[in-house]
Amino acid sequence: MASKPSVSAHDVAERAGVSRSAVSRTFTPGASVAPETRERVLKAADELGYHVNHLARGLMRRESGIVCLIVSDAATPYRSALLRELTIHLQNAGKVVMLINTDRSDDSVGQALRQAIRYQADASIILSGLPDKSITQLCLKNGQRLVLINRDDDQPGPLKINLNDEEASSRIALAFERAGCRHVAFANSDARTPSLMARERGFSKAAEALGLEVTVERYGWTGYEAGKVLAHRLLTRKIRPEAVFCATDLLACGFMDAARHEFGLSIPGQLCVAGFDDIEQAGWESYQLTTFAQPLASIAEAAVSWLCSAPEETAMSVPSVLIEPQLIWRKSVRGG
Amino acid sequence: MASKPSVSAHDVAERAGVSRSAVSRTFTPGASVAPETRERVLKAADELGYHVNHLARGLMRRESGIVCLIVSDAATPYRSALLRELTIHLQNAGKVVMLINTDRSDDSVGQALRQAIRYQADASIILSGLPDKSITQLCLKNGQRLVLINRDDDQPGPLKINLNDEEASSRIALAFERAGCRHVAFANSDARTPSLMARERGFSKAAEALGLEVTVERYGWTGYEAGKVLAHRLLTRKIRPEAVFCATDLLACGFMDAARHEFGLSIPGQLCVAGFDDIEQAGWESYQLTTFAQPLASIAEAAVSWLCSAPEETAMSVPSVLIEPQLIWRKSVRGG
DNA sequence: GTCACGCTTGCAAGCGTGTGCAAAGACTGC
DNA sequence: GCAGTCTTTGCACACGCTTGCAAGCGTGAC
Repeated sequence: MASKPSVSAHDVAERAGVSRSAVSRTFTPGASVAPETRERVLKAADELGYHVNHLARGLMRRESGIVCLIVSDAATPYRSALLRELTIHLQNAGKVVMLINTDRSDDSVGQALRQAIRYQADASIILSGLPDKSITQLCLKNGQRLVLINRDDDQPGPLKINLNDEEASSRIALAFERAGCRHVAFANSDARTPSLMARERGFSKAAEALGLEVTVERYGWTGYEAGKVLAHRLLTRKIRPEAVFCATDLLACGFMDAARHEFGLSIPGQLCVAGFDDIEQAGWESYQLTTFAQPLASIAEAAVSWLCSAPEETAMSVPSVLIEPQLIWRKSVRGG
Repeated sequence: MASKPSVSAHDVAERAGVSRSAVSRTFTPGASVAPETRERVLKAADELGYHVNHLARGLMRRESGIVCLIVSDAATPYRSALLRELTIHLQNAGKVVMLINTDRSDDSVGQALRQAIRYQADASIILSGLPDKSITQLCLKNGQRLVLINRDDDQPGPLKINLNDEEASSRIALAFERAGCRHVAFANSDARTPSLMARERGFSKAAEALGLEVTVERYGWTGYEAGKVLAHRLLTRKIRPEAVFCATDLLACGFMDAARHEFGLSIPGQLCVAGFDDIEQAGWESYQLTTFAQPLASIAEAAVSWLCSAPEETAMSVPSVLIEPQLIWRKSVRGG
């Protein structure tokens, strides 16, 4: 196959009998071009199979139309759902997404951002890792906009989208108390992500305020297997908790499976379980997990509309959005 | 923030006291540049925070380093796992991935490919939709390489990676027969994807050859809910099948949940169930599903190494790879 | 001393586009 | 018919980079 079949605006101009500028203007919304020439150009372009070269356009406009999505654990139910939502919203806004995975090394987020800069990305959305100050500034210094989701960074510049984890978690404590549970527990991973810690804090404080006995356990990576381990640790205690709030639905699924199949407990009869995220599996018949739904569409909406707004607007807007999770009552907690 | 903080090779050259070419060559592997100048350039580049502009580089080299991933149902466990694997492999190969979602309209794959062409993508990998001939050719005509995964297109040009669905499915028929089942069923979605149909075909043929009674049911979108509906349809028949092969793990999860919680059946005691894909949930305690694992790493490996090989090599190579799924025995089928 | 050779380096010509500027043309109102 | 206004168009430069070409330089062999 020929490696240089590329037809440029010059070719189209020649065929349509106009100047190259006319071609350029035809494909530039809002440019001044006569309807007749426009049509001639479009016809010639179609016949030749012409496509505007966005690399060159990006070079001129100093705006590539590229938005980087920097993500780890992309195959996880919650992350993949958020990823999908963001991708669709960005596409609808005429942006194109560049996906960067940061599962591997420690500096992988830095590497990713450097890559983003090389491609002149207009913006980056970070769903992973703890971007430290230097990295964030590297990004801003190169003229990118930055969105941090559930990252709780306190520097000015990036848009910060956060869930009201703490308040939501306190509502679960109340629900446990109403279900008649005295000994409750929080099952967390050992990732110590800001949002995970906020959930732990919110739940513990509220439970203690209600006079409940609360124990906290942390273990491993935020996934199904860790949930099973946490179940072993918590359910073999002298005083077994009657209700457990898992920091994540994935943890909750592992926890429930271990509780049922290895400890023979009935849920919610002998044990109440709640989770966070409302991943698809939370609604499956085997779990029917009471949990908090993250309004993914709202999150994506907020991120994209900020990215696409005019510079002067974003300079004025409050660079922080707080989103309320929605409690989904199913059958893993008594009452409701 | 300044929107034009971009430092170009010219600036670096000036600071290092060399020509622009020297800077360019410093960042071009294999170019002729004296160690001493190289070092001076690197120092200056670091001080100024210089990054090569890949848009401009792509413009000159006629090779952008961009690979498009065109995908639908990206939030599905199987798809997101494959997506992750591909992304990581591509990154390791020095490529950058552009993600395009095609959940929406009918022509969305066409739109996606057009977008890919505009950004001069070196290649596209299609995990979704039925790309018809015109679209495929559009892609090749513009000098892109194309990889089709589980798409079974028969034109020359693209690399086709397929699973040996038919042969694998026949092994499940045998397993059911050995488990002592006489009436078996195949639960499929109504998507009629080539690979889904191949599984149906392989299973049916093999089951009939073994003298089993086989019924096929198809319904809806390939997801959990469809699995539940399929269970209702198949388990309310006069002669209830003793074993069901679901075209997909997601279908199988829905099927198992309905079979257990709505029909009170024990698995594998009263009903054998098998699936395909080996999604993470298949290994969860609640399912323990016997299924076929897709060697995702091998798939990604094959795709990426073909994409990165020299043109003359790919012209000679057989543009088709057949991959053997691996049977994972768990507890949803008797025997094993 | 000379010549050939190899390694570096600067020059300049592109790559495909957007856009300011000025000129040309069309049209209106008088 | 003419001045004034508005629309359309082409020219030419800029964007940041790569790379062929030829010149410069140092080295070693004869």
